Amino acid sequence: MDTAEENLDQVALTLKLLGDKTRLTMVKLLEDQECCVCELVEIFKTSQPSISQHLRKLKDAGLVKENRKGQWIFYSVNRDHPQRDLIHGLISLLPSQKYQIEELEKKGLRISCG
Amino acid sequence: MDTAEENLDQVALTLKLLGDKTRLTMVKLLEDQECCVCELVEIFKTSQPSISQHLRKLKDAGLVKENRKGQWIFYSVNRDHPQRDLIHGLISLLPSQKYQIEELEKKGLRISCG
DNA sequence: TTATTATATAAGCATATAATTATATGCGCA
DNA sequence: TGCGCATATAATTATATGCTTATATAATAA
Repeated sequence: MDTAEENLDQVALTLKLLGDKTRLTMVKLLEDQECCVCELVEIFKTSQPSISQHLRKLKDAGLVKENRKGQWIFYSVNRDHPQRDLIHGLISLLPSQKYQIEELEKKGLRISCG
Repeated sequence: MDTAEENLDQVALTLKLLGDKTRLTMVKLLEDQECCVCELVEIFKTSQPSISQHLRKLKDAGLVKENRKGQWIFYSVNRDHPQRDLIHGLISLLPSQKYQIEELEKKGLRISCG
């Protein structure tokens, strides 16, 4: 397979991953700040396994990275992804999700560890 | 649903549609020139119904438009799509597919009508 | 050590998607 | 009108996806 075709394949895979509302919102959110799984469970109002499975797909594709802090695992966007320009361009067009974090803080559910 | 959430939904839908190698390549190709269904069948080396079904999805989402010329129906990118900036930004990163048209011309399979 | 909390993984189910096969529609021409 | 080509649609099948439930792993605290 030549480089051009490979490129098309890889872009299609990335778009397929981001063509899911939960994952798209997740990536937008994690672009601004890292979050742990339990925060995402609260934000997306869905089950913990469901969140873990979405994160796994994003991580396998290199879109996000994880960072364990004690019992928590924090996820954030991987800014070294080969398609960084594409991804950043995309999510920059999306409405900010920072209010989600503010909501968490209001409820006292924000996890922060040095 | 507020505008922001709607926006996320709509972007996710568009990305899901473009998260398929055939449709992504198709849109890139149709950005540069209009093609009829039988040309796409030849280019993608797949069945005519399969191509028609992909085109239907793209048309339903407003990503492409059709233009009947006699017995042929030519498709091209709809530059009036509400997410035109997003879509154009995406496909501008993809390798040109013009060689596909050149191949068609070499084989004498290019349909051209006034 | 055991218990608790956070997260991951596995298995099962329901739904969605893409491709194929068969058939229908629409247009042009004799 | 009837035939042939281009395209669309319908029905079927195979596969992929996302969610749930149940269980496993990892870290911390008692």
